Amino acid sequence: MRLERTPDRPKRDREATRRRLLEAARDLFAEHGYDHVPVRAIAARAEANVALVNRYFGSKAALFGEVLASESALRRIFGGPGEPPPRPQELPRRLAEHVAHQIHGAPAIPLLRILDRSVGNPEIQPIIRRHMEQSLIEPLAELLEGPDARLRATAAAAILMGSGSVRRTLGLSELREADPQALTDRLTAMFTAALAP
Amino acid sequence: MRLERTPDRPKRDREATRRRLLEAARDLFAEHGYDHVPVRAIAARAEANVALVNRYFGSKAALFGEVLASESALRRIFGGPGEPPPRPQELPRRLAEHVAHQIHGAPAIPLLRILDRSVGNPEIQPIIRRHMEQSLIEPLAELLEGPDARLRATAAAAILMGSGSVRRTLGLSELREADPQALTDRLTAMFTAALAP
DNA sequence: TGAGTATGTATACGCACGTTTACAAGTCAA
DNA sequence: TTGACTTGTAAACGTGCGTATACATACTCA
Repeated sequence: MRLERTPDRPKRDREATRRRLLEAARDLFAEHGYDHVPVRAIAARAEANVALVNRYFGSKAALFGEVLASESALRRIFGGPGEPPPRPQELPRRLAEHVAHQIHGAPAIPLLRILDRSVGNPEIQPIIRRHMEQSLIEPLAELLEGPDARLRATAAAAILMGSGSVRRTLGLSELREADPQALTDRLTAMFTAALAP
Repeated sequence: MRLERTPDRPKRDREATRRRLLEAARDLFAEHGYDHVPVRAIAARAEANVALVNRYFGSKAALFGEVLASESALRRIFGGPGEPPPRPQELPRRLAEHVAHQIHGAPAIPLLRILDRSVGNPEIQPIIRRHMEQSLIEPLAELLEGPDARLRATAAAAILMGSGSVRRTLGLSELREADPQALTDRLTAMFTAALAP
């Protein structure tokens, strides 16, 4: 992450520094979870000074909130706003493929990784709760037809979160040996059960 | 937790103190997760001195390992060793009822709570991994018939873990309003999909 | 009973953390 | 160019933590 010095990019650039801090925080939170990322590590990765975290964001918890606010989980699963929204019957397979691909090495959605790695901390629980609802449950529920849309979306979210935890702890050895197609099929069935009207 | 003074119970009792520390640690870890339980809180709850944690267990992480070793998740779901093991087709409903009951206020299995609250910490990840396999995946896989027993058990474990996280963060407001029977049915379908041969 | 051991206590060490403060250096308008 | 403002830096503060040490008290048994 080199910082080129150009006439258009002054040596001191509040917005650029803010953005570097935000991206560094996002990456580190996704990798280690809120509790296990010191603000000094964020600053070091962003090549910025520690004090700027508090100056620009107020606190570590507030920075965490801004990171979540800048991420939307479903947009990354289902493509940008240009694409048409997937039909409800496509949802289970799309979600299953995302989980299966993660297990086999595809990069994960930062928001989901951040969430399933940081749920333990009571201090940021309200922040996590709000963004889980706004970025995961509600958009997913809007894609569903029929009653109990939020409940069904929540059930699917439980599978997403649990898959993250299991993948990280039991991890690669166990799940990667499984036949990828069989794994995707099983996950599809699980999401189908979670999302069914 | 009063300590009665009897001739048989000397005022100083290594085993009793050890047991009190273990139980206090189990309860606090289940409530707050490994990271957010200071050893001083464990000692206070056990009415013991902080130094005894390290004297009797070596370290906080080792104490955590002993807590996990003293808990078996499935035994608590499926009764003691006296009862006959449940048939495979009963498993989804039994697991679903456990999750649903937790949501509606029933006391949770400490091991599951400890796990889904502590998965974020890399220091104790090998400990968590070992006990998740030994106390959850393997016993569950042994109850299953057909191929891929461990993979199917792992899929069910993902639902269990994810339900814990979702219940704690999104929590009570959302899920408790749901019809208990409908919730149990949906969870049963999800576990069925996870465990199906 | 009294020495030796087991158990419990009080306290401090050393460190990492989030945050704050005081200051330096760059930027830009007048 | 100068002076006010913005951005960045260095260093410290205060706190809480896991752990270690030195000591006190209770127990055991020759």
